[in-house]
Amino acid sequence: MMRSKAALASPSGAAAHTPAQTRIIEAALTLFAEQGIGGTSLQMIADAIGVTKAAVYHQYNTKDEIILAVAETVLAGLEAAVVAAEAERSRARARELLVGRMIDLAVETRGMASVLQQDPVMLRFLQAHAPFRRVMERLNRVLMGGASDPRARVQAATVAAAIAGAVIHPLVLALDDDALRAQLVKQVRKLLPIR
Amino acid sequence: MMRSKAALASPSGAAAHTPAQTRIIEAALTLFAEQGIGGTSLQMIADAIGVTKAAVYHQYNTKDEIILAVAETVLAGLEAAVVAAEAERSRARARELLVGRMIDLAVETRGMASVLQQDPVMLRFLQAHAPFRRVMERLNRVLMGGASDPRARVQAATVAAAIAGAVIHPLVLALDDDALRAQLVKQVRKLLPIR
DNA sequence: GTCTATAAATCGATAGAC
DNA sequence: GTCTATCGATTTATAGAC
Repeated sequence: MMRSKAALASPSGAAAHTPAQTRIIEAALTLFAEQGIGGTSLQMIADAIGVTKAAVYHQYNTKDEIILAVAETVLAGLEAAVVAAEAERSRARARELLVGRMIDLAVETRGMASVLQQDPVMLRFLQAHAPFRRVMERLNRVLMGGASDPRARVQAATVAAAIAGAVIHPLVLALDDDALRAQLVKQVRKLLPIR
Repeated sequence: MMRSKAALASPSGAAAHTPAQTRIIEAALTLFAEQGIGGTSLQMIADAIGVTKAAVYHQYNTKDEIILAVAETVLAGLEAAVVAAEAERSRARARELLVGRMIDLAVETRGMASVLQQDPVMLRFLQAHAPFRRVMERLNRVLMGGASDPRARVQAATVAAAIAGAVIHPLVLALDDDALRAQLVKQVRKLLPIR
């Protein structure tokens, strides 16, 4: 039997979306990546979908709710990766699995990861909302592999930044997804402890 | 004899600044890092300095001119590093010197590097203005060390992204500059070919 | 160099018809 | 679910006094 839509909601609180809501979230995420969150207006989102602002407001009452819905969507993929990683037997295997999934997600939707990790508006959002903060904390814990000293902190920060930032770098714009993923795996592997 | 102010202008076109212009640029850079370029208004910049919008407009006729001046300021430091690197005898030494300077600049003004490399508005600005684009191209050429294949591209992108992104990562927020710089040097060194 | 005052456009957001 | 129409606040930008 298929599970109900509600049962698919992620632990971090992602709600089920109507088709109209899905269109808004996808358009918003694209615009956030291209223009920044602060540089994206509701009019731009409405125009991208081909409706009026009022139609957008019927789905989400404020711009913050749209940012929230986008954050939930993007974090849902990451959270699934964290959950899978935490189920691994060793910390090394957990980190390896997580980093691999992070690379996949970043390459699949270039710009998505950078919105989540680097847009200043989103960074404040993640700090302000406890469920999001907890997901990021769990992700960071896996990345740091049990340690929390400066070395582990900078290593985890470097890995996360390298993945999110490399996929939007002008130098890799022309690379196809497979080539980018393959090279990115090699580079990021250098940052992780040798096994 | 001291050189005239004009002679200090960088090859990329950075102009001399009056004290009023310097205040605007510094306030703008801070706000760009905190709020994103798209999320920063001229009113915010004026408020941060303690003057009115009209006073800001007397120095720069449009918001784009302010962005331009900020880009020039930030790029001036990077360009000096590129020039110094290009004067080195070997490509390996050039890259080593450049990466070291990039880390220093990123740590000294955390968030500055991310504005330059990751804010979508700034990225479009760098592509649109040839002098800026040329500086970034020279920087990328040194980073890639003579090659331009996918491996070299992703490696350079990863190094640049790791530096710019790591310094604003929540995990390193509490680290002092010296600890951050020391660890960052170690991590980024892993990404470069072994000598 | 800075101010007050203002114009014109756009912003986030709401009311009410269909 | 989408529309037209509108509100008040804020935005970029200018004019003119000091």
